[in-house]
Amino acid sequence: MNDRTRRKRHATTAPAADGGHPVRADEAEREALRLWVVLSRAQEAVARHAAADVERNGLTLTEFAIVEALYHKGPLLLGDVQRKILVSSGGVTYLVDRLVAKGLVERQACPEDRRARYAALTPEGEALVRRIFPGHARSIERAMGGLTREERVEAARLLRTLGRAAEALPVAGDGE
Amino acid sequence: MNDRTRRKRHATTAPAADGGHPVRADEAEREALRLWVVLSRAQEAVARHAAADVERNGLTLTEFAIVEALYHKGPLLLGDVQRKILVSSGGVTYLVDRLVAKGLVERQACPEDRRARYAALTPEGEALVRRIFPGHARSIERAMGGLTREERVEAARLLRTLGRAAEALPVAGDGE
DNA sequence: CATCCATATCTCAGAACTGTGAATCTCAAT
DNA sequence: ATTGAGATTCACAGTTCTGAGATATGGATG
Repeated sequence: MNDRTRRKRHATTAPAADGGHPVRADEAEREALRLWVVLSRAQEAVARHAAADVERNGLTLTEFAIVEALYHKGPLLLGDVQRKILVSSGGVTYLVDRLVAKGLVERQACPEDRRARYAALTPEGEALVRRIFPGHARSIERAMGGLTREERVEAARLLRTLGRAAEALPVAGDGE
Repeated sequence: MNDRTRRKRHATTAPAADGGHPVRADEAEREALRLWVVLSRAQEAVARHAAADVERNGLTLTEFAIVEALYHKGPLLLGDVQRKILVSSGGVTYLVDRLVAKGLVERQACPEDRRARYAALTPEGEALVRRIFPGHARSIERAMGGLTREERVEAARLLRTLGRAAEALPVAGDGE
């Protein structure tokens, strides 16, 4: 098929030696838009499964992200939680408040820096994660059933590259 | 600040002995979870760029999805809009109300089915889309800059497969 | 031909989730 | 001591979803 793509287009005297017609910018943009659409739809579709699974246990996906992080990493400063799950600082307060109200998480003072607070799982919280995590992992795997193992690895590699580049790229018109 | 997490390179040494030890179920689940994480992060990262671009023109990403659909497909029944951009029926009402208030969209009666209503672009709405769409496409392409054209095509293929399978898969415990 | 019922579509009110920006408190360095 | 920087919290606003209710259609029935 078309193995003939070119990453760079020389502006000089069209070579045309490659035979194929040069890739129009329009075409490259169309590919990018296409990827954007399927990326969003795939994320949304998988999220539906993940959310349904987690919500059966009375947790939001975001809440689960927090307790899972605490389960695997131990107590975390609220600022670290924020960076880990990518919500605003106000969001962390709200989320941790809810988890505290459910008895799954407690705030602990940080001895070395009294400005900061730890979020830590209570025994009930740890028991909950231990109980529902296996089913959660199976749900996700089920949702990924359309891809073979090799395809999943390849997709993860591409998406990691894509995500890192997009995160590093400054948002256009951000600083003004 | 810098999220330079310790990345365990660990050389993976993908054993040439593929037939050596059977893949543990644990391992497959871990791959699926990993894909889920990078999928979400990539989507979020690209969405930030897309949203920044669109919001400079006074539109939400969801609002833009509607006017873009109307631009490329012509007038659409509200129900079709709902299925197209995957929001609730209440959400469509709210969104179209906002677009009407901005003078970009108008509701039209449907002659063959008087239950339904069309959403259609006003001349102002069409002019707006024509004006900002090229920049939007460029923004998306910029956000995809981490991948080569071949990689984008491959990623789109994998994600389309993944998304379709996940959409078709009934949500576990969905009542039935 | 008129009527009733199942169905589909749309709208509205209330609630849930998340982000933004000001205010508070603590640490560190001058 | 004082000032500047960082972490957290609170109040407010914006977006989206859920579920009830209203309106219109199509077909079956009498």
